[in-house]
Amino acid sequence: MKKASVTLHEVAAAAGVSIATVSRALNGKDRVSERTAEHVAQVAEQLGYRVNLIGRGLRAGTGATIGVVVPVISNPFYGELIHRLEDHLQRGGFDLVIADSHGDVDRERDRLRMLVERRVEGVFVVPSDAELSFDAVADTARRVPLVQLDRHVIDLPADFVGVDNGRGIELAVDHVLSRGARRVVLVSGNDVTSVGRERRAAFEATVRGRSLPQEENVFGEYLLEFGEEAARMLLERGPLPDAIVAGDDLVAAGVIAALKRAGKRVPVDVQVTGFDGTMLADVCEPRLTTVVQPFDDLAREATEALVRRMDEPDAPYVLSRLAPTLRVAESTTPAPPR
Amino acid sequence: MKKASVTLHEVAAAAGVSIATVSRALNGKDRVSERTAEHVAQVAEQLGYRVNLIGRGLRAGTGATIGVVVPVISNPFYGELIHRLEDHLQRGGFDLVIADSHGDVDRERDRLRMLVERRVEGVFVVPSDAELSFDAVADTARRVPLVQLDRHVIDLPADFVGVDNGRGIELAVDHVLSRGARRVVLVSGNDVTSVGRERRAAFEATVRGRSLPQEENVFGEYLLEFGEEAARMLLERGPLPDAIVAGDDLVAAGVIAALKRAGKRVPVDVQVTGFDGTMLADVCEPRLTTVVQPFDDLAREATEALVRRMDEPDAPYVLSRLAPTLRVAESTTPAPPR
DNA sequence: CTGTTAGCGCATTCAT
DNA sequence: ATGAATGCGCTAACAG
Repeated sequence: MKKASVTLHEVAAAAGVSIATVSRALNGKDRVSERTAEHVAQVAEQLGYRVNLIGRGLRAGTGATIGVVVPVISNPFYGELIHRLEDHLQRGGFDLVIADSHGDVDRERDRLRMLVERRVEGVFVVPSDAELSFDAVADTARRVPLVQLDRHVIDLPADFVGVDNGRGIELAVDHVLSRGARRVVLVSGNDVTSVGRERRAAFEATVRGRSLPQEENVFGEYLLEFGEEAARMLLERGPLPDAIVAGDDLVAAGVIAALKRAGKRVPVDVQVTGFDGTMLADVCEPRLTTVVQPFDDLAREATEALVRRMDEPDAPYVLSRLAPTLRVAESTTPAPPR
Repeated sequence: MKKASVTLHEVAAAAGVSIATVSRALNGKDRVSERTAEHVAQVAEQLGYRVNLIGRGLRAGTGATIGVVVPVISNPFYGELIHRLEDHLQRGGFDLVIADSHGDVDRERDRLRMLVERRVEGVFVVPSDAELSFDAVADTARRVPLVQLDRHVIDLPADFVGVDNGRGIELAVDHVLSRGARRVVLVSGNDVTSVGRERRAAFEATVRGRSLPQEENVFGEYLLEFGEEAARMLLERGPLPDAIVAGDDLVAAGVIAALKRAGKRVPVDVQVTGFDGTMLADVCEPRLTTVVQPFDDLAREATEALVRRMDEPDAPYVLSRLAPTLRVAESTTPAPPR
C-alpha cells in the first residue's frame, strides 16, 4: 500500500517494449500494432498503472483544469451555479478547482494567485468587491483567460456573464404593482458588489418611471440575518409598505420570517419578492415569488465565453446579460394559483 | 498578453544569477545573501514571475492538493461541509479540488480516478452508494490516503468520519415524545446510503425501545420533492401521526410545505423535525427543530484523520462518530420560545 | 553563498 | 511500427 505509483517505465519494462510505445499504446493517438497495444494495455491494467497528470501537464504546459473563485461556497446560489459549471466543463474534458474567497479581497487575491500558479487554463471569478477586487482580478486576467460571473468589477476590461439585474428588478416591481401595491420598498445588498449597485439603481429607476412614492430603502449584506433585521426596522418605522422587494432569496426569507414572527401576514399585509430562484424560494412559507436566474444558460454562456477567450486572447471583451424570468408564487398572490 | 509565462530561467537571466539561486531566493528555504535575495525578488516581481506548481509538483512528486467527491454540490449540507473542509485544509497549505458525482456510481468512479491521476495527496469522499461504491472507493483507498465522510461503504476497511446518526434520531424522537407525541413516523432516505440505513435502524430501535406504536414509515430520496410526496401520502393514509421525523432538513421542508398547503398546522396538528442543521431549517416556517451536525468538528476530525493516514498508511482504520445536538424551534413547540 | 547538474513522468520528434 | 533521446519547470544534491 506504500508503493510509489507505477510509471510508464515500469509498464514498459514489464511489457518488454519502450516507454514511448507504452505512451502511444495507452493514448491511442499514434500508430501502434494491434498486438502490442493490447498487450501493453493488459500489462498496464495488471500493474494498476495510472497516468500522472502532473507529468503530462508539465509536458503539455497545462493540465485540463479550470478554476473558479466564489465568495461563499455554502450559499445555495453559488452551489447551484457551480453545479452547472461543472456540468458544462466536464463535457469539454475540464476539471474544476474551486476556491472560496470568503468575500474577502485579500483571500480572493490569494486564491486567484494559486490558480495562476497551478497554470489552470481558465478562471471564473465572482469578484467580492466591485472596486477593491480590481487589482487582483485585472492581474489574473492578464495572465489567464478569465470570465467574471454574476458580479463584475467596475471599469475592468474583462469578459462578464450575468443576469440582467435591471430587468429582474423591473419584473418584480411591476408584478407587485399589478397586485395592487403602491408603496414598494427595496431591501437589498449594499454598493459593495456590482449586483447590489445594479439592483438598487434599477429599483430607483423603476420607482421613478412608474411615478411611485419614494420610500426609504434598506441596504446591507446578502444574509438571512440582514433580512430579519431589515424587516424589524421596517416594522418600527411605521405602517408597512404594500410590498417588499428583496435583493435575493436569502434576504427575502429573512424578511418573511421576521414579519411573521411579528404577526404580520404575507402577502395579505405585505407582499414580498425574492431574487435568484434558489431552492430557498420553495422552502419559504408562503413560497416566494422570485426572479429566477437562468443557471444553466449562465453556466453555458460563461463556459463559451471562456473558451472563446482561450482561443482568442485579444478579442474585445464581451458583457453578457441573460434575461431572468419571474416565478410567481404565494408570497404575492392572495389566492393560491391552482 | 499572449506571452507564455515567465520561468525561472528568464528571471535568472535577467537577474544575472543562476536558476538555482533564483529558486532559493524566492523560496527562502536555503541560505542566500540578503543582497541577491532582494535583487532577485525585485526582478521576479518586475517580470511578473509566478511559480509553476506543475513543475514543482512533478519534482516534489505531488502538488499540495486534496480532492473531495460529493454527491451533489448544490445541496446546502455539502456546501456547508465543503466550506469547513476548505477552511481546515487551507491552514495546512492544501488546496481543494472538488468533484461532483451526481450520486452516480459510474461518475463517482470516474471522478475518483481523476483525483488519483492528479496525484492528490488525499481524498475525501461521500460515497453515493453504500454497496455499489465499494470497488471504486476501495481501489482509490489503495492508492491514496482516503477518508469517507458523512456516508460510508459497507464493510470497507477505510477511515470514516460522520455524525452519530443513531444518537441524532434518538434525540429527535425523544424530543417529540416529550412534547406529547405517541404516533411517530419516519420520512427519510432509503437504504441506498449508509446514512439512510442508519437513521432507519435507529428510528425503529427507538420506537421499539420506547414501546411506541409501529407506524408505516416512508422512504425515498433526500429531496424537497420527496418530502412533499411523502406528506401527501401520509395525508391520504388517514389521520396524521403526532410527529414526523424527517431524514434531513430538505425532506422536512418538503413535508412542512405539503402539510401546510393541505391546511394542516405545524406543530399543532403534527410536529416535524429535521436533520443536519442547515440554513434551510431557519428558513422554514415554522422554523425547524433539527438535529444539528457539528460541521466544523466533522471537517476538523476528517482533516486530522486524513493527515494521520498520510503519515501512517497502514495504521488500522478508524471510524469516528461525532455527537449531534438538537436545536429546538417552532416546528415542535406550540408556544414560541422567547 | 552560489553555480552546475540531475531527474521527477510524460509526450513527442527524429531515427531506424 | 518502434526505440532513443529531448525537454517541459522546478528543487535538491553536490561542488566550488
